[in-house]
Amino acid sequence: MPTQPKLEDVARLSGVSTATVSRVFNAPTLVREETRKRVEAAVASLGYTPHFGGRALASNRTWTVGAVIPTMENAIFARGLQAMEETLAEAGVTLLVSTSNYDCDREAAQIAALIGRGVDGLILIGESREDATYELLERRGTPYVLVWSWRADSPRPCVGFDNRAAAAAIAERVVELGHRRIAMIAGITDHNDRAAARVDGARDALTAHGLALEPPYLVEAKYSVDAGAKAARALMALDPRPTAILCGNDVLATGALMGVREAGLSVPRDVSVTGFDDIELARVVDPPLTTVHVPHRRMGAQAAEALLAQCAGAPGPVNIAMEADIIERGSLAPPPT
Amino acid sequence: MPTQPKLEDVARLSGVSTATVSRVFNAPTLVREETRKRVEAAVASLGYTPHFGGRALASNRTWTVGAVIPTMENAIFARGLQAMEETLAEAGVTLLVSTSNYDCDREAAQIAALIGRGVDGLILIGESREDATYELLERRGTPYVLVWSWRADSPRPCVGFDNRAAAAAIAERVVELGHRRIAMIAGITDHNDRAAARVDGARDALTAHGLALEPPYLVEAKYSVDAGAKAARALMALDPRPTAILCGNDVLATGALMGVREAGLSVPRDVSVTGFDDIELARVVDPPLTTVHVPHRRMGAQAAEALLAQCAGAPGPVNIAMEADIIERGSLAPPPT
DNA sequence: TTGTACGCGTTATCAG
DNA sequence: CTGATAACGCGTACAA
Repeated sequence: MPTQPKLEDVARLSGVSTATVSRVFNAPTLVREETRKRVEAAVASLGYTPHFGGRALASNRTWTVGAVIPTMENAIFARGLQAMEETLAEAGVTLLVSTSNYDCDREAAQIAALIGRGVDGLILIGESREDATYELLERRGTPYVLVWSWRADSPRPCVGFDNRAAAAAIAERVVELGHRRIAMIAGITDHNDRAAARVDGARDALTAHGLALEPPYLVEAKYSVDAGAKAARALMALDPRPTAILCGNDVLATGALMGVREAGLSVPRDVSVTGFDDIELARVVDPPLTTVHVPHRRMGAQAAEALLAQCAGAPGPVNIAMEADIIERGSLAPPPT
Repeated sequence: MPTQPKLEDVARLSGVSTATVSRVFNAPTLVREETRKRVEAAVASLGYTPHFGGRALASNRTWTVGAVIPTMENAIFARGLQAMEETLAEAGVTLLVSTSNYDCDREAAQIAALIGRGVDGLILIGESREDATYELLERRGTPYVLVWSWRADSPRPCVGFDNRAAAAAIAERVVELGHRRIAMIAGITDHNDRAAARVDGARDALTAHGLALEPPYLVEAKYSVDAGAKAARALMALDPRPTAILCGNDVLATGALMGVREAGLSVPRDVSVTGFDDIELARVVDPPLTTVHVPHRRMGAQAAEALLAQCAGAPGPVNIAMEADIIERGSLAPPPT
């Protein structure tokens, strides 16, 4: 079992001091070209890689940022994460991802674990979490950016879009087509500001037209296809039956499509369905979903850049809004006459 | 900006040495109960967390394992990863995930980066990669486990299923239903043993029945919905037209469904389609896909356990086969008469 | 432009 | 059961 070469080995082989070798990695411009070449040759021939722990200890940086997302099991966060990873990688920073399964306590634990690992910064989803968590971040001075939700007056660094306004816009469109009995299958709003904002937005639009959005026409469901299907079946059994179902995301909407079908009805002939997020799923189900397109990749990249800037000590608040547009597809049509 | 408390601060506050504090974390049984309580109180009151870098340096372990997967953008690897993460977390080990986008060189770079970060072990997808990569792993003595593919005679530690046999089984089933003109939309087989094994398996079954599987009835496509749709449109333009399309995974099959529909034909009335993997997508498209069910969660958990065992110095080769069964759904039917 | 020497926070060895 | 102390590998003042 050959032991790993260390800085000292490289130094000895190339006939310079360890300091110079270190500089070749961390400040190449300070080293004369010829010396650098020699060192690089030694590095290559030994297959040397810097020891992460030693580096972290000496520099007090880990070149790692953490992200805590609710889940990897659907595509909602995947694209954004991928973009973050790519942006960070360009800066030589590694992204460490963990998942909370939409569980508040678990998220707090994950955050603590990441901080314990010495991450240089954190990417968090949404803004609703315990004050204690934010206090921990402030106390440790760990930079962070909240993604996926945005408010103009948010006191915290955020990169996202206005969930409430987007939800209002799509609901408005549904009303505009002539629907009057409109139901909503929302995500679980407890501890989830995005889910809550989407309900609020939908209600904004409906009440502006004198329509209500209350149980049993408003139901919350876990973000899963099956939960969406079950909720839709229940809605289809109501009297009077809604002619449109707004869904908290595309996964729920996909379930709703199935639930409506199971009830022997047809989308959009008997009932319209809308989604939210515009993940790939929205395009491939039948009929494809009218939904709110979220620019996941750009949002992820922006968030990563903002976090890098924070880590680099950039001053000033971060508050970046992305656009979220309605994409019309086959799942939305005027109500049956 | 309050500085982080260190081991020494805890030691001072609780009136013991740093060694004892360290033991409270790493070998609690060696410390007298009363002393331990005192230390734990100090830890709590200071909000102390061990410094990751210092720890990694002194112990030469990072309690981190890495995984390099092709992509997070579809659900193929998500479930398995989640299971791995959970299993590892129980052992106090963190999973560091990076993605290669099905690019061989990029995968090699990611592996090198993870090793550089001092991961204690690696989880890799499939077995086809450069010898140099395996040599690097052997040289550094980094334990690893290959997941998602399996051969009885694999010389490397692997936890997976027999892609070839599973593909043969589903192809066999298609033949059994009476299909004779059978096409396949495979994944890119270059540098991808799973994709290649699936083609080989399908061909095994077809040739056993005197049927061929060759271009233009055999095409390769990137694992994306659009590529699948495009390939299917091309197949639908062939004369004679195939009556069944075997797909390399569920994403391609979803695309195939769309492509067939765009060609003005119906699944399964005119053409049958089969998938592979049984991700959630397979259940929600219309018609739902007949596919090969892969026990992703169990596979991930087993792989994680095997890797932990390797890290703990368990001897003996790892070679664990999972079952993969055919799930019949609406996308497969007898050929039109 | 390069080298010397110290410190980063923890674990591990060994003696008590 | 506990304490003193030497590593662990690297970055960086400071000196040359």
